[in-house]
Amino acid sequence: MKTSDIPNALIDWFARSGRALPWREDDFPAWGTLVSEFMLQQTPVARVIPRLAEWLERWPTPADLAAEPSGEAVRAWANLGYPRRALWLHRAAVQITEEHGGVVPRDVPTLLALTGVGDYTARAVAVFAYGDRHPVIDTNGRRVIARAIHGQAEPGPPRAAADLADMAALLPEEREAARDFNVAIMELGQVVCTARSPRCEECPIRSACAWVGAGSPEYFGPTKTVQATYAGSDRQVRGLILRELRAAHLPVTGVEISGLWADRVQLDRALAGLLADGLAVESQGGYVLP
DNA sequence: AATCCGTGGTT
DNA sequence: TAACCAAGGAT
Repeated sequence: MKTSDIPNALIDWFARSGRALPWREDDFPAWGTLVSEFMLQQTPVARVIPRLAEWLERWPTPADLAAEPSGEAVRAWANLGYPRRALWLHRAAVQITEEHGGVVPRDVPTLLALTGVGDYTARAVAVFAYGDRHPVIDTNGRRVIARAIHGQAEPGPPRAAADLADMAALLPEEREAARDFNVAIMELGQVVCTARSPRCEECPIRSACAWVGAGSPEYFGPTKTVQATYAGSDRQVRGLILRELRAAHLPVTGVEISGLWADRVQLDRALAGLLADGLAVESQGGYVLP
């Protein structure tokens, strides 16, 4: 197999063994695609599936969500993590309702103007919801390209323009094939060409893989910045506070919050951060979701 | 441009 | 078990 055979080989493989995920169903609404992409930003597929179903049942359209306080979005976000995304999704729903007649935009630049929508999400919606032809590149696709094309074990830090150009160079001309390839390369990166212990024996493009061809050399190059230890971090403290606000339907008092964490300085910093981010607001001598 | 932002499963 | 990792985005 040659490099130029990779797109079709992945499309065929996906048709055979791609998983049936909710957002891959026929006639899945564009709003559902947008919500799923927000939820999938740094949160694994398995944890998103149940929350997405609840969300779309409660808020079937952007206008339904926009009509509620943003705190309800934060509450429904539950334990998906990075709750700012819930706030941003609510804001995007308001923008869609007020500026786009309640219809999820189709153009990439218009999508990019929505709060919380970046380069990946904008293209994902244009391609997966509307079937347009654009390269979509995420962490999975970057890893597949790093290995199969560049012969490197890891992709290194993201470089937006170069990553997009790599994907564009592989993208089939025809719309439907382009969409299918975009989905397939992400799926391969997620279930076969994984970050740790890739399953090369099962890989449909193994015979074209530059990395395998080079003997699967170790990665040497710029490394990603390591994620700070979670235990004891501000993130953990913010999470503890927000968990209380989500569970409560009355204001949470300062006394109740002070019982959540021993380090008063860190606790105050975390609470101030939540207030600054708009994830918490003062009300009646306590704190509530916005 | 480097850092910050949650949470829980996997190795 | 500690470290790694996850369909990123904003500042």
